[in-house]
Amino acid sequence: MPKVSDAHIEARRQQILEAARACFARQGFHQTSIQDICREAELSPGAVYKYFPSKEHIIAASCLDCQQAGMEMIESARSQDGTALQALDFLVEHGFGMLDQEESREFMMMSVQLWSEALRSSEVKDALLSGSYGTWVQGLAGLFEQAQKEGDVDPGLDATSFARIMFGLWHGLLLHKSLDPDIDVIACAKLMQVLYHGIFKTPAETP
Amino acid sequence: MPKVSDAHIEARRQQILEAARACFARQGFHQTSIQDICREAELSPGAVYKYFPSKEHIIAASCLDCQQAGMEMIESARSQDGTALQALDFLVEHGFGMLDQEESREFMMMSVQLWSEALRSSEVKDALLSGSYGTWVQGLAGLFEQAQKEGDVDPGLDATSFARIMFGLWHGLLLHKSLDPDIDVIACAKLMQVLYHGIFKTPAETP
DNA sequence: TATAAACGAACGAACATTCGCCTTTAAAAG
DNA sequence: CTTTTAAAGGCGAATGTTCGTTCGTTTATA
Repeated sequence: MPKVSDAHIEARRQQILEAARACFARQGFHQTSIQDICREAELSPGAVYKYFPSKEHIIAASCLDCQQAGMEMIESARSQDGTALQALDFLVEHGFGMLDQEESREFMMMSVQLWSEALRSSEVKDALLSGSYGTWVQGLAGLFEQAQKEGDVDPGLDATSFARIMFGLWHGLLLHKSLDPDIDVIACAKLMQVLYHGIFKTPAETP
Repeated sequence: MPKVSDAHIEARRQQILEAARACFARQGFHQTSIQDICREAELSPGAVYKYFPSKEHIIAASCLDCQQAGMEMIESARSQDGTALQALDFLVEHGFGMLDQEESREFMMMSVQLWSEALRSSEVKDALLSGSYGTWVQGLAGLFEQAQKEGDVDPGLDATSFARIMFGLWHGLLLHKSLDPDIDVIACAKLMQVLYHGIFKTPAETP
């Protein structure tokens, strides 16, 4: 059979998706033409349509990829040993630290584009809410509840609100950092830690 | 002269802008056609082009309007009497309370669309950063510095980071509330108040 | 009744997608 | 190992559609 290897096929798909992501991050989904993606990927329109049936499918695949990236981080925090506060600090340092890395810029800009697409398409929105957003809010709220059970935090406080504050703040700073790369998100993360350490009874060790 | 009154001309401009905002909030700028706006405004394309020279100008005017809305709120907090903490609480209650109002929905969705447009167009971005964003961050940081001068807050903390946390969180919750109207942003605001009240030495009176 | 507003069909550019042709691939034949 | 060959990859001009914009005509106003 003269069919090319599966690995090669997957590599081409990734090549197209990478080119698409670069264009989408810069120009948004609907300001990017198939020709733009072809130029970036150094392929012809005909070739692209061998791997994706339509532009909408390329957008959907890009959105999926973009979500996966965020999902993996919370898994790593779950498997951390130690108190809930330590796991939370780990998440904050890694999550906000990521916003400070140059190689995250494309992911961040894609995220902003994704938000406006989610307002338009209920499929993208539902995927977001039941996917990475749900995972994050549940994960963060779980950590907070764990701290409440351990007696470290006033059990009268709302764990879901805490989760949404942390996740929302992360999105807000992602937006601000995308618009203005000079912002010091690390300083913001440090101050946020001061704020939530205030409601934890067990003081965190100062590193 | 058969020219119509200036008030009527301004009313038509607003009519077109209102229709455009409704379309933009739902579908985004580049998924909205002039025909969509015409249908919503019950006007013909020819009439629309009497008031705006191009679609880009309609987008720019909509973006401008959207920014003005947020700018006015911080002015009202500046003119409040009382301590910095009271002014801050006032801002938080009004700012986050606004996210909970049904009539803010269009403004919120327009904001999300605006963000993705700002990534694309440096004019929109510069207008945002030097306009409402700068005003908000400076205003919030000013309140925090005032509290530091009044001896209510540790002067070692970074006022700009505090401002960015508050403003970023507001944007994050605006996003989450746009995507999922069931979210309880008021509970989030209350918990955030608990968090920042922790670093203020003068306790706030419980209402 | 003169003038500007409003209309909407028409125009050209841009776009997503298709299709017939050429090139490359790898399995089969020698 | 070399040659053959059929099937898939890759190409890019062509296609039909959508969209921003224009303009000659009609309608309403002062």
